[in-house]
Amino acid sequence: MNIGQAADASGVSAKMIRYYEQIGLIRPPSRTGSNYRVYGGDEVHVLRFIRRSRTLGFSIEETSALLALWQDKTRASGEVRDIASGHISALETKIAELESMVGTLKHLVHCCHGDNRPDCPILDDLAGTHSKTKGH
Amino acid sequence: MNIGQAADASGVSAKMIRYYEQIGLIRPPSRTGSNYRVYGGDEVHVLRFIRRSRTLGFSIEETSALLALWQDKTRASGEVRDIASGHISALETKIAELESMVGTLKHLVHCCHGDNRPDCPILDDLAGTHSKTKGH
DNA sequence: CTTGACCTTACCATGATGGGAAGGTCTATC
DNA sequence: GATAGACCTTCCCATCATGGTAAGGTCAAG
Repeated sequence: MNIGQAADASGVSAKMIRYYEQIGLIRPPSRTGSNYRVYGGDEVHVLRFIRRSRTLGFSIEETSALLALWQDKTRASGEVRDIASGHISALETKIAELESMVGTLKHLVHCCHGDNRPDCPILDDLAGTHSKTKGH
Repeated sequence: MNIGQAADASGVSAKMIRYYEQIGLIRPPSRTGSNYRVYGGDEVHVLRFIRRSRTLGFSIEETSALLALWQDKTRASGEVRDIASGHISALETKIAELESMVGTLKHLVHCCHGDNRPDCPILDDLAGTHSKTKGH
């Protein structure tokens, strides 16, 4: 299987497969006489694992740890759960930040009449000129 | 006012002030005879505007547009509101994605006993091996 | 044999920020 | 004055994960 076929089979672009190899996330595959990378079912399985992990927002580093645990037959699932739990916390922190931004912005948009008058509470807020934005 | 003082006064690092100048977000300030950048109250005001905008998650590009509107006395607030509304949508999309990740992860963590047994539903999910076929 | 699809490596770009080196300048203290 | 240390300057590099492109090699079908 060539890299393009492995890419199609795994959903990971050829570009990223080479990158993952370069940074040591996956092992270099064998090569044909003409230096083409050759992949088999196992490699595709690993690539799919990586793709799923990335889709769930795990970083490459976290993915690397999960991959090692996956390939370690004697692993304890507690480690895996710790990584996942930590990641959940990080995601929730990020969500809270974004929600805070959205809350502020919605308030500002609500206060903005959005017509042709130059007055604009959104800009006033950004500028820090505390011209009281009258609330809902 | 030197760049360090402008940084302290605005909350934007000196490094970023130079960067903003380099990419054309802010105008090059005047210089002393010894080539030091010189800032005044107006510049600090602009920098604070930028900082607030970035804090609210606007990109540099969006910030640039908002800044232009802020400095345009004849602007219509509708444009500003459109930018803000678009940004809210983008943030909400991002939040939904993150929440979806969190939901999946919480479910997996909940299913994971987290003890020393090698069996782990989190890894099974990542691998796509849906239970019965154990041992990859 | 040619064409086109594929592969290889290598370099550059992103977005926003930080780090650091090498060298010049200012200010306070001795 | 001299000197120390805090500041400034430009320039380069690193991040993180991904995409693009270019120059060149390989393969399969017509």
